[in-house]
Amino acid sequence: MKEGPDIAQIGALIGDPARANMLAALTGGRALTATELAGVGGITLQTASTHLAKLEAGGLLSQRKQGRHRYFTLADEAAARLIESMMGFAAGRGHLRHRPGPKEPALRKARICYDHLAGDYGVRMLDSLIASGAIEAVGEGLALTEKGESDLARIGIDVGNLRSSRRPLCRSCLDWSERRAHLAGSLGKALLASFLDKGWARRTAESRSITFSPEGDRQFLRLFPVEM
Amino acid sequence: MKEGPDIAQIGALIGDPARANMLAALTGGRALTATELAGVGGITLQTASTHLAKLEAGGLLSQRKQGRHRYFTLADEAAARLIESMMGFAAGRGHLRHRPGPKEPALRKARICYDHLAGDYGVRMLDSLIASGAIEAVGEGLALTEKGESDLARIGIDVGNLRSSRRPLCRSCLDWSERRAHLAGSLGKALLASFLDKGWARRTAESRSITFSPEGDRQFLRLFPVEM
DNA sequence: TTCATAGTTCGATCGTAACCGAAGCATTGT
DNA sequence: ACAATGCTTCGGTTACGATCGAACTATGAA
Repeated sequence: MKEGPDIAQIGALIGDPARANMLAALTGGRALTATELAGVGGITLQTASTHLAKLEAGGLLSQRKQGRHRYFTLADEAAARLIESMMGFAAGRGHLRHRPGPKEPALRKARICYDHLAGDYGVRMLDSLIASGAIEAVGEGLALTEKGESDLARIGIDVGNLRSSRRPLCRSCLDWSERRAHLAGSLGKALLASFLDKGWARRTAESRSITFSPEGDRQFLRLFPVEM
Repeated sequence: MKEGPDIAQIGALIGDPARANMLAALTGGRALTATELAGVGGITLQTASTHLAKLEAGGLLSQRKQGRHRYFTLADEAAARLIESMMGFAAGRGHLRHRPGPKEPALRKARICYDHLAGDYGVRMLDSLIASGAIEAVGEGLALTEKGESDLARIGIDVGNLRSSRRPLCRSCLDWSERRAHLAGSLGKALLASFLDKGWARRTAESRSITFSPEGDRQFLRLFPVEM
């Protein structure tokens, strides 16, 4: 009965609390150094180093050295989606790490999921794009319409440019806090990037959460209204 | 930095080889007793019992007792999809449990994935359904067309009946051996059930693989041709 | 009743892996 | 050249959990 892929290996990799914390932190999208990751894992640098080596060998992480720092990121989008899907499953079963803390609400409102917007705002954005006919939804699949392409051009997003990448334009990603889909893919990435670029929102220092400025908040809600 | 769901818990659950083997076996869809699962896990009954209790507490398994037996199955489709997605990731990284064995080819050709057809035949079936216009694909999403509904009625599948269930009709599921999508959802389940019912194929005793009879093989290939 | 099969619980053993201190490289800055 | 920072490797300790034997409960059969 030893058929098929070895899920125990990656399960064990994710199964250690220190490693899981590091992976969760990296879902925030920014590259972190070994020392920073040791911090989020609650362990010393030595221990973190061996953990990171294992995660890299297992194909979950990739590193690039820059000067005397070593920056770690999730290996690719597939790794990010695996972690996110595990979060979704865990959240659905009530496996939370503690009772909701002070930072929790901010995290539920808007956060980074690898490289796109998640949380209440992420779900709202996708809902609004579908309601306005910019994106067409079939089952779990998403496709940008012609109307969507021109709508997006108007707010400064060049879709033609995004198409050239091998990565899918639209992808739906299950949000673990909202339990509904939000927009991933290169378009999801581009939208978040534009919000940050416009100064509507910024990433918080040591967390996955995203904070909107009062002005940015207003613009965002105007751009992506909820239908009644 | 202790935000969000606890992925370490379920990671650790899947991370033990014995438990992972049991879960993989249960992906075959049929309910197995504790003794059988002890067998696939390569452990004694006592050990298996504690493992199964943990898996159930973690929300991955559910059991129903029947006489003096205790039948275990994956808790629900979400659990099945989590396992499958981990298999997909593991296979993509080359984390195999051994060099391809004798049973491997049969498994790659046709196997059960929770309750629907997977492997080469599963992928072929979906490809053919899309090519014939029975199913429309948008991104990762799948939708049955009117033509598809009448096509299916002709081979004895009542789609209206399936729609009444809360479960989605069409779902795409990533195949770990083919690395492409096959058809899941209640329609995927119904199709496999009809093949088994017609005697075209049958499940093998102790494995996830499915064997087609010569006649069933011919019928299947006629029904789901590959376009050139 | 008695026996057999299926499964759980307890207790003890044992192995592995997480962990950290200390020492060793590598890179940058002065 | 020297010091400081970032990270890795080595060695030894420790703790947790997987494992099984043995005893116990439950269901079914003779």
